[in-house]
Amino acid sequence: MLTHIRGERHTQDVFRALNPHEQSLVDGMTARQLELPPNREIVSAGEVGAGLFIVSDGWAFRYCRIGAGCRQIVDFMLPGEIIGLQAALLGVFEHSVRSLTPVKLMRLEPRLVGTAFETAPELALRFARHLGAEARRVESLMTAIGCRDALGRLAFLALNLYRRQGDADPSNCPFPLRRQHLADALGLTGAHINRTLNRLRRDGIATMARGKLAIHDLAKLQELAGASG
Amino acid sequence: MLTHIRGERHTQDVFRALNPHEQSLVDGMTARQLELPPNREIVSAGEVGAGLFIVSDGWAFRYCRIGAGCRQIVDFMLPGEIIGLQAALLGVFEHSVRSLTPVKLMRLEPRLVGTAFETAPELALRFARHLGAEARRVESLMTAIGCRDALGRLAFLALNLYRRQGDADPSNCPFPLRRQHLADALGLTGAHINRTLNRLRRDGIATMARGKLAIHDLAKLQELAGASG
DNA sequence: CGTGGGCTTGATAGTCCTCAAGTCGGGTGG
DNA sequence: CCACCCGACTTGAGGACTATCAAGCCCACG
Repeated sequence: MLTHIRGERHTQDVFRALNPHEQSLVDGMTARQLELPPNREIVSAGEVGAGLFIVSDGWAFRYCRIGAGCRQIVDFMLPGEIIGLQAALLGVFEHSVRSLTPVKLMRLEPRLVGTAFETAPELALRFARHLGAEARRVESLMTAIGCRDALGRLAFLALNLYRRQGDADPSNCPFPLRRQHLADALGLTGAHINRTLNRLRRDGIATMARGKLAIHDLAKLQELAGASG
Repeated sequence: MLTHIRGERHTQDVFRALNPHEQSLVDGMTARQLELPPNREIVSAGEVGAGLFIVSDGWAFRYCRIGAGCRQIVDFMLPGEIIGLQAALLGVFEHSVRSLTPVKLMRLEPRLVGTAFETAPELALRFARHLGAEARRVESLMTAIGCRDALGRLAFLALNLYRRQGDADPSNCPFPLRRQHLADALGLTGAHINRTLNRLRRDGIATMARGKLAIHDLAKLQELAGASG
């Protein structure tokens, strides 16, 4: 049953207000719930038909490796968002997914996606929109990495993750990323992230520490992040 | 009629081998063909319901601006690929699209996408897969930018654009990017692109000049680009 | 209390950018 | 046909930004 996670605070819940047929389809394809501690691999690049999940609580992130040393975090997944949509459509995972905080996941059968396209067009459309929204986020992060310096990139990411939480308190917003996550998401090193965070704090713009983001000067943060964010 | 562009060399043609209903749907939503010279804006960021195109000949690219100075090229579009799928699903263009070479485009009515989800599930699925493949390309480019130095990024892009052309001659492969396109796609400056190209050529790995890519040492190029490619 | 991982900081080096001048090539007008 | 012109490309010198490496710190945990 996926029913009981509906109604929670999910910005763009794909499974909200389904019609009866869609609902029974989803319920029939829901395998089970699972919980994971932080920093656990949920799916690994290269897996085939591995899984389709919806994040019901906690944060995850997906990333790509290139060669050995370095990983690029491509996107973060917040509650209500889907893991494995791309792979359900294309067959293989090209990226890995890992829990950032403790997470609760609902596992769905990957063929739900194909079935939705056959018999539940509304639901299929939601999947497609979800995929599009995800792609859009990646592109905007990529633009930040390609165009801005460390300060701008950090401002961009902070602002985006703040906004994605809808109802969060700007002065005490959940922000469970560690230095290394910031570094891997922004194409920088942990050491430089640290220096740049100091600057953001010293200039009275924002503070990221101990799992919380505090925005002290939203206007300035937006300016640093670029008009885009 | 879209029929006459089927059968050309299109790696992943979304409109190949449609069933009669899908075919009539597509034909009914095909507005007209248009041709553009290089470096013309096809759609601009911010447009709503602007357009859906299929590239029938030539190359285009899409890019995001952030603030004023800098643009990030996010992906290239080759013949057979679709422009505006994301926007058709989400309503607004977040990116701009511009012709790289002279292009021929077929303009389609954007509501073809929504209609496909309602009445032509096979076609809708193809759209979704196309979107997924596009997202995957963006993510791999982003990983290259975030993880590799200038030499690795150039190798990565050269290799990818070579592979996307399927039947191209490795020693004389179409490659219509100018220095500035490479720079904007890879998060570097034109000057540095130039120095790095010199190094690639001097080391006998590859040459990009006058619209052509020549790969002299494929193994080394792959190694530079990372195992990912 | 010891241990380990993440965080912090400094010194140093390398990559890449900026700016500016010069070259080349293709298109235009005389 | 030639001179001119403009944009793209090229190259160099200097400087900004970021990486690398290493050491010390702090806190959570066993």
